[in-house]
Amino acid sequence: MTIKIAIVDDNVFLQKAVAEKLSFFDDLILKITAIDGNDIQQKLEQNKNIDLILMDIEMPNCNGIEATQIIKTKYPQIKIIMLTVFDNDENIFNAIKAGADGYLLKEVNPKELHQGIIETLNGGAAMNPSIALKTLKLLRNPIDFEQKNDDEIKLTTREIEVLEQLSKGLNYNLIADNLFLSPSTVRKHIENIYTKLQVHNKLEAIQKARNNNLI
Amino acid sequence: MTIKIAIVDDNVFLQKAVAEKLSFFDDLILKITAIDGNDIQQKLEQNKNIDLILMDIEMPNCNGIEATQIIKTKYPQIKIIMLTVFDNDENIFNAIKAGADGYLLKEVNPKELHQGIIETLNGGAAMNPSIALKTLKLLRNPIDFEQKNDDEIKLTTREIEVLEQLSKGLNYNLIADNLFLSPSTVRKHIENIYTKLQVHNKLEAIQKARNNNLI
DNA sequence: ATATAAATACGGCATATGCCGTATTTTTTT
DNA sequence: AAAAAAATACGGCATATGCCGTATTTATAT
Repeated sequence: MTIKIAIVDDNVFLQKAVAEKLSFFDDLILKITAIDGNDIQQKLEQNKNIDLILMDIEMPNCNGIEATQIIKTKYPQIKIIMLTVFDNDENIFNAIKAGADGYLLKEVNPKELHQGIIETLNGGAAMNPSIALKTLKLLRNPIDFEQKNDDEIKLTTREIEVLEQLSKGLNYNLIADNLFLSPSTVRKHIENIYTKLQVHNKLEAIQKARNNNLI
Repeated sequence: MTIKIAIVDDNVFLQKAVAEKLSFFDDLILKITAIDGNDIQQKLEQNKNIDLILMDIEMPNCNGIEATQIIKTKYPQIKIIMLTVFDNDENIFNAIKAGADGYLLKEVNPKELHQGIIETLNGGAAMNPSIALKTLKLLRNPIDFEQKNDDEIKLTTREIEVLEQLSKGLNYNLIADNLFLSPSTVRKHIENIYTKLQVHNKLEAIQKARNNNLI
């Protein structure tokens, strides 16, 4: 089965250079080209039937890190390899944190690129298969490295207590029981929490709360 | 308001020694004494209205680490301070991992113990308030340190794909959409996942999967 | 080749969840 | 003392979730 690829790069020449590298292999088919993060998102909404994205980092409007973050949340099944000229630590860390499945330099030769794509789709990572993947997993959750609270979200003490219980997988009734509250009250607290965090279900609330060190 | 305390220790003499330390302070009231992990669990089922547990580690039947793990999942609002004679790394790490809110040595004097209890209930940690709490939070999620898979849980490739999507907070329909499946199929996969992991909702599934490095 | 496992898919049912509005009491701030 | 914020609580409604049974088609092993 052929592998459906997308390329995201603001430089059309480099875009073509990458496309040419792909053209050597007939198990790869270039389905989408986009010039920035917004562009690829729009095109994915038209056609999400993509296996893997080769993503540049430095781009106007919506850069590769932001785009990766968003796409990985919305379409977790799509693999993303960062393809960039720079390999500075900050970019790598941020890319990994955003959920990238690999990180290659633009100077990569066609064969290595092909290899990296295959490996990634087989559940490895582009750069050193199994071991590299472990690194990603370790670095993913971790110990937020100096991320700042965007908008200073404030939850009340009670709300945090409720959220903590929620994060253990307890349902509304058990939480009410534990905190000696009526289930109605628990539900109202959770409703307020969702509004404050701008989320719409348990999981998102917990994730956002963790990211902001609220729990 | 008085603080409701439980003591868990298999040595009745040490139990009484701790109780005496508490007796100096009339904002503390000893509500429960138990001689091991099972005992305290039973007694909590009778009366969960407890603010904080002072927990020994070395105990027959169900030790303090196991008990902490279970109690912290079932009653996240109850604070637990480990009170033990040993302070070896393994115990400390395991206790933290199990969810302990603090760690004190039995030789602690009454005033320090009281202080530690108050600090813990105010959202700090018994041993060095704010900084110590951060340490706990950092060490909690982390990079599983050499934990073994208990029973070798096996999920199929498809099941893992579904679980990954689930862990992003997507609902059944979105997952079906992303994987080009019928919602019915997604639901069936999730049903099977729950059975294999022996859990009963999204959150538990994700947590268990993470603990076993399945996702 | 032929059992076994995996992937696909439907229907039904009870409960949980997410969202809306409203309202009272308590606590905290100004 | 007055105003604002937090905590408590109910009812209703649409949808999502969890659980059950069943069934067919594809892969994967033995």
